[in-house]
Amino acid sequence: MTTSPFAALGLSPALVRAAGERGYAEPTAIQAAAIPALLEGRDVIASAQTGSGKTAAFVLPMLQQLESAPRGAPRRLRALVLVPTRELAAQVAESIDGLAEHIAVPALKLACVFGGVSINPQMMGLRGGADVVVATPGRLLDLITHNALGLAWVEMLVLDEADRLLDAGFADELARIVALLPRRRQNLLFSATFPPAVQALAQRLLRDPVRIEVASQPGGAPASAPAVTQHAVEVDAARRTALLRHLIQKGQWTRVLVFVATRYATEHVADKLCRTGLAAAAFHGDLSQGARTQALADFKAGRLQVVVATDMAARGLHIEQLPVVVNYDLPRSAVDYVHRIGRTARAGESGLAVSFVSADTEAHFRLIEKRQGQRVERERIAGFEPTEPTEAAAPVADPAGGIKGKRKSKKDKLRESAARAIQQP
DNA sequence: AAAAAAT
Repeated sequence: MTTSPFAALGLSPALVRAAGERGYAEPTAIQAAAIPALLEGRDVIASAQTGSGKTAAFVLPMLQQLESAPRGAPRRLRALVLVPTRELAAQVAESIDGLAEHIAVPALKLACVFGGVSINPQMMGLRGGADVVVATPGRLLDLITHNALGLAWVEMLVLDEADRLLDAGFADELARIVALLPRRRQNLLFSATFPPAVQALAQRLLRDPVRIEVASQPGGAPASAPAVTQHAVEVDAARRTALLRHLIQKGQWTRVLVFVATRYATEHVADKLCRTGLAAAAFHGDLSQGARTQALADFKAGRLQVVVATDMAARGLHIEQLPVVVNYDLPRSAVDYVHRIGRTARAGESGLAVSFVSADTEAHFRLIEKRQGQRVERERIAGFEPTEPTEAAAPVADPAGGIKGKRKSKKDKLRESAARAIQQP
């Protein structure tokens, strides 16, 4: 009889069994690194590529900690998981539920709470306590105000998509929550990205943390084969919908997630696609929670072929068999880019990310490439060639013939930045 | 006109 590699990490039989039943044969790199440290009770700040199993990396040790409850102890909230979107809360809760299946603690109780739905059922659900709560920050505070739960017994705080939760939009709420937690606790910060500005903030939450970085090696090279194939297609902004329609048809994309910049644009683009006979829907934060849940369920079930979303869908969501992500509008930042394209190529699958680039967004895309430390070949699609010149088109027909390979010389970079400077008003 | 998150 061979020992399961999960057992070798120190996990209990109940958890090893649940992991096995969910098809986790080998721990991923992030799991192999994080699980032992977390079982030791250490604080952890961990970054690893999208789709590389971060959720299970914190859920498994968290459940093991909960499993160790003294017999007959009253039920108390011992683990708190915070996430930045409602859909992600539901998804993480589902994952915890699955992995907890064989835990002996009589009916380990899990509550998932988020806004946009009535608070009463959530308050009812919390009566008699819960061992784990997965929450979006606003509703959690609301429930605390209603005395539906308290944080005084929390042993473990998890920030999933930690860099997002630590940025300005959540700062107030997060500070209020942290103030209610016991000083002595274990802190777990997970994300695919930790921009330097956020690292400093994270430091204040952590105590002597173990830092785990699987996404890249010191040299900057990717630690694992990049599973997402990235493409950039040059197209006039006005022809993007027609091109998208064409690509969906030509590529026989059965399921495609399209990102745009605004809520309005999700409606507009989805509408246009619907009128050409595609099963498409908009997905953004201004929809009713019912419509949000429905759209995601329809997409997962194959009733929708295209979902046009804001960055609400950029982080964490796991959609099975999603072969393609399209950046119809480019993301604001390289961090957003990483999360968006990480909706495809998950759990060992491959995936395709297509970004539309036009004359006025070329410079911005180049910045994303630079921040990401990766170049993406520009392409054109027959019948959709741009009429307005893009800057990237220039090097191909460079009269000086100075550019041979993909890599740009220092001089070229300087010339580009000079060109950008000149264009500033 | 950036999105998200409490009501």
